[in-house]
Amino acid sequence: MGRAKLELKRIEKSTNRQITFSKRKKGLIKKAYELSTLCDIDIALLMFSPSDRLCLFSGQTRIEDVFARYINLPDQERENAIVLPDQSKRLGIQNKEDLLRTLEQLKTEDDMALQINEPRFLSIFIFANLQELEQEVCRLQQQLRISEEELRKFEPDPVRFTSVEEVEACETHLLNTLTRVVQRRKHLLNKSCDVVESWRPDAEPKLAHIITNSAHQTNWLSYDLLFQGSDSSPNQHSK
Amino acid sequence: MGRAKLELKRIEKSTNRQITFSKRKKGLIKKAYELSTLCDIDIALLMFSPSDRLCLFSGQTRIEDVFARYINLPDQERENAIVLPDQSKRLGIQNKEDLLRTLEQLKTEDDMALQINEPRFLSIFIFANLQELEQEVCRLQQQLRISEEELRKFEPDPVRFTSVEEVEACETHLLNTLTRVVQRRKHLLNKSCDVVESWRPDAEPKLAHIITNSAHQTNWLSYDLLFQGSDSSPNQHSK
DNA sequence: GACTATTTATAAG
DNA sequence: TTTTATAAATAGT
Repeated sequence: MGRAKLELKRIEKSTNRQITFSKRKKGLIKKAYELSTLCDIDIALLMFSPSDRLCLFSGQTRIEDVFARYINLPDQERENAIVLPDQSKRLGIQNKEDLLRTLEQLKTEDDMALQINEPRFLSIFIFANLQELEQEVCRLQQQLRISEEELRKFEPDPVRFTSVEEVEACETHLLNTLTRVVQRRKHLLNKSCDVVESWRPDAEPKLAHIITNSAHQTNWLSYDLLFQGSDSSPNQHSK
Repeated sequence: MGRAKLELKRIEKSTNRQITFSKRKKGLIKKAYELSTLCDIDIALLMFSPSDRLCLFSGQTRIEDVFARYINLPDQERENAIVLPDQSKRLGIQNKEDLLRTLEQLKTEDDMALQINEPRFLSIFIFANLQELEQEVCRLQQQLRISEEELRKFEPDPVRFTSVEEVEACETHLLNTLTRVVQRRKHLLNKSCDVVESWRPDAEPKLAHIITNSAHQTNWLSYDLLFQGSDSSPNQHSK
């Protein structure tokens, strides 16, 4: 319509293109509105202006809900619905399996930001993976909570203890663990003596040194006292 | 256009509605195609027929890619773009915060399958949250790794130690921690004696009992030896 | 689907 | 922006 019939190709003059966009956009939205009203249907219209401004229209149903309706359709229906003056341009991802493969591919790529702007990254795929991710987050949170609680039993910030009971529980826990570890040590030393002379002679003095330093700082716990009664005396291994 | 001007409201006769839809759909897609060609823009048009059949149109850019472009826009731009002949009908979710609230709501609902078909469950929300979720998973995994490594220093499966060095490192760690904890204990006991007689007299025997049991089992570590040199002897508090 | 009177959209000024 | 000649869409048949 108009004084002249214009050719169906890109308008090269930027100003004219902008003007035509404004006029036709208005017309298109009006038509979309009329169609949605007259026929009582869901419709979503989404465009980017020549200056990349987003323009949206939807009727009675919110645009996101129209998208959701689209996304929840079986793959086959989505594929069948494609209406194109230019069908040849449509290639690539057509179903969920493809999308999941694409995800795996994307996962190995470096820049997450790039993926977001990557056209292969489709909303349908995102949907399929959201639940999994949410569950993973819950699972990890739970595990972390347990782990940190366990850790608190061992290495609490000592200043945070406010009752003697707490300190005592912690001491008990530490002593029990130490017991097990020292037993294991004895076991290992016995074994290494029995089987082959494979243990390293500098290991023992190193530990002695560390613990002596520690005892020096605290002035109440000594290496010798702690290890008294051990049937594999450290001294028998010293250089 | 046409012989008569028709009223802008739902066409009640189902047949007429269907016919009008077919005609106007064709016109709308033609207009959308012309606009996308003349102005060289991205456009996506999505409708459901009165019989709920999906009809799509997109120009040079695939419809999913147009959606992706939409989804990746900042919230504000999406909000600004809303064009409506009927603004009053648009209520509810307008931004990410609303979407997150909606998620929380959905989370508490029973059937996850229902959510999938729930129109409120929007693709836009899903997309906005995917990145956050992925990052959260990474963060949690990292934290869990650290936490478990830390825990291993305290509560090792003693059988898994295969070298004396490992056992010694663990012993050192445990002793250092024990030192700090016992110091804290001393500090607490001193304080409670100085300020007010607020500490509970049964705390000490309880610990003694536990550790005695522990010592009995292991037969090499005794409570008294460990605490020799402490300036607040446990005995001064026993019942 | 095709026809056509009429309304509507819009290109150019 | 508004106008207007003309092209295009479409309601009823």
